[in-house]
Amino acid sequence: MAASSGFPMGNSCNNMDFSNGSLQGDHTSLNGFLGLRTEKVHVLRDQENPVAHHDHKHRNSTADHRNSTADHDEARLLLGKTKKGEKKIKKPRYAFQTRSQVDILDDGYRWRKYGQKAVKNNKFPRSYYRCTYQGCHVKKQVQRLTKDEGIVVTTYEGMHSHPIDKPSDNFEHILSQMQIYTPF
DNA sequence: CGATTTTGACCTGCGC
DNA sequence: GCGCAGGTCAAAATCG
Repeated sequence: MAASSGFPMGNSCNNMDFSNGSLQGDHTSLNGFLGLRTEKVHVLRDQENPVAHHDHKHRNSTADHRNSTADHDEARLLLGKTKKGEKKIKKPRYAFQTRSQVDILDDGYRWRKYGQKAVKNNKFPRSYYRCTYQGCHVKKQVQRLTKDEGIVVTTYEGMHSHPIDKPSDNFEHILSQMQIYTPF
C-alpha cells in the first residue's frame, strides 16, 4: 500500500546527542507539514562492532528453490555456512523513535522493502527495508508501537557511504550529521 | 517494462 | 531437541 510515497517531508529531529545523553527539546523549529512532527527522538545505540559483515547466505538461486525434497540439504549447506573461527558479529543499530502519522519517514534514500513480519507484542507489523544503492547494504526496519500508534520506531542498521538520492529536503542535513556523529 | 511491494516459505538464534 | 520469534528470500503481483 505505502500510503506515504512522496509526501512533502518536513521533519525536524530536534536534537540528537548521543554523547551526553541529555536529550531535551520540545521546541520544534521547522515543522509544519501534514501535522507531521517529531516530538521526541530517542536515539539508542546498540552494541557496536565495526566489522564489515561478510557476505552471508546465498540461497540456492540457480535452478531449484525449495520445491524438491532433496535440495534442502545443499540449501542448508549454502546457507548456514560460516567460516570457522567466527566471533559474534553484532552490527550497530540506531533506533529512532519519532512521532509521525506515516510509517515511512522519507530520509532521502531509496529503500526497497524486502519483508514484513508481525511482532509478538505489537499488533502492527514490522517492515524491513534495504537501501537500493549499488553497493550499499544499509538496512532499516520500521515498527509502530501498539501503545502509542503515533510513535514510529525506525531502526537503521549500517551506514550509507553515498550521496543522498533525493535532494530538496532539510532532512538530508540531519542525515549527514548522523554520519558524522556515528563513529563507524 | 523496470522497479518495487506483497506475501508465504524458509532459516537461525534463543529459551525452555 | 523442539518450538517460538525474529529476520530474509524470492516468485508473483502491482505500480509508475
